[in-house]
Amino acid sequence: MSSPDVTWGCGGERPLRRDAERNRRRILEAAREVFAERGLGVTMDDIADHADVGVGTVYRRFPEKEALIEALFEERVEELVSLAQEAMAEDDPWDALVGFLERGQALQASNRGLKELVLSTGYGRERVACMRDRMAPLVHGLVERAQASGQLRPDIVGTDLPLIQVMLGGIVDFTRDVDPDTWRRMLAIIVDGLRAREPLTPLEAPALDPSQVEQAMHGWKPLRC
Amino acid sequence: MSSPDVTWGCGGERPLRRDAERNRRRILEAAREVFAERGLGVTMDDIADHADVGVGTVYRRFPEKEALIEALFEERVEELVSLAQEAMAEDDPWDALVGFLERGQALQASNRGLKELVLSTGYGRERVACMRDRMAPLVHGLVERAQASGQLRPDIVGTDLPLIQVMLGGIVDFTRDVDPDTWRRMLAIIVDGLRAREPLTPLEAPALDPSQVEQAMHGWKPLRC
DNA sequence: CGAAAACGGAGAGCCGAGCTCCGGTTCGTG
DNA sequence: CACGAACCGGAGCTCGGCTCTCCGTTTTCG
Repeated sequence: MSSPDVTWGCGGERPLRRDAERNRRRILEAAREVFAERGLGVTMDDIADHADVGVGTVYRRFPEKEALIEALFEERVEELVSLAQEAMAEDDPWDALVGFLERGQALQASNRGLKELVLSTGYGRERVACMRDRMAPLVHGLVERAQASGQLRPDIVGTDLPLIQVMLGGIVDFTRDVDPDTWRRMLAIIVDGLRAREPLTPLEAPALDPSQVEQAMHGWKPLRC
Repeated sequence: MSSPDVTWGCGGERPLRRDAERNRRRILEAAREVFAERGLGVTMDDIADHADVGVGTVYRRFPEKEALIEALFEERVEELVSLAQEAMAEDDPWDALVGFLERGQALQASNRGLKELVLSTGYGRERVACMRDRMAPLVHGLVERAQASGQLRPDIVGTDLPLIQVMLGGIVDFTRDVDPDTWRRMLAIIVDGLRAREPLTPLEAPALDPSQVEQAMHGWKPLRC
């Protein structure tokens, strides 16, 4: 909106001095790593240290964290959307759904920052909200197709999928430094619970509607943020 | 160990003055409510305000939060153990298991502080650790019985239950001020996923052993704590 | 009534995170 | 190579939030 050649160094106004440009790259790289490992809650000092650079340098280049985060996660967030698109392209509706759950979670498990960005609200809100709007119909489609083919239990609804992500996200956090793959175990259980077959334990509680999910994300602080 | 008649006012050394005793009760009551509603992260000021009492008074009675928490949650934590015991007494092994999951989660859903106490480590560690030691064999028994009766899938293990609690706990947090019953929906899915029936999605990741669960709880900070 | 006990809550001390500022360093141009 | 501009570094200031103390005031009770 008003930022200089700060976010896209490639074709900017006047090129940065060599050392400045070097540091800019370092910071971006460090931020990528640190966000992925430790989540969005890391301090600017953390990033600076990791980049072997002074805090001042970080602030000079990225006056606020928001910009840094947004620049970094754009691509990752897109990845999530295209995951859903690819899933819709899959032949078998059940495999599509399960594959989407599995790959989506794997993505989030590999990047703590991404997980926090997607599940919470408060950082890239604009971009993430818009991403969710694009996801919703795809997810809805995945669910409907799998139900039409008789493989997914009929009482499931699109908004249940984010909830499943939240559950698995919790497991990922919980078991992170003990066994980072335990979420797959839980996913397998959940997947079997999603199959259409008797007897079905009735889902006593009503499904959430999209606005409720939205609202839940607002009030939500996964760890620190 | 060295505390005065602070935690058990009933039969203590010399009785508190009337106003002091009244305030002590108020504080305990307020703490109970506030912990249940907002979790263990609340400040002493929060408690004092809620009790209509000055902070000083709270500190005079309960020099550290730990004591306050421990005094309050003793009973609640016992409740969890007896839940498992009652479950073991149930006739049908499957109903026992499912009922235990359901009631255990309901207890934690109704009391945010309890949930944090049980799932994390850092507050009543002594008491909670000992509680877990008592739970472990019971839970193990519940699992084995349900498997022996052919109702529970055979690849489940005792340590999977705490993980299920973690997942549901995440949902409880997430949906707290949107629809506090959504966790039941997810539980139903999970329960169906636990049934022994073909096809079973294989649990690719290995189960955690108890020490890993313990370790996971250590590194774990649900919200703030 | 008066001493002892208890109260209240302002504020001191602390901590962690965000951010600034300026003496020193590096660049690159004349 | 020399010099000004651009940039760096990181000590330290600010700020908000929390824990805990201290003492003038109030309450209890013999």
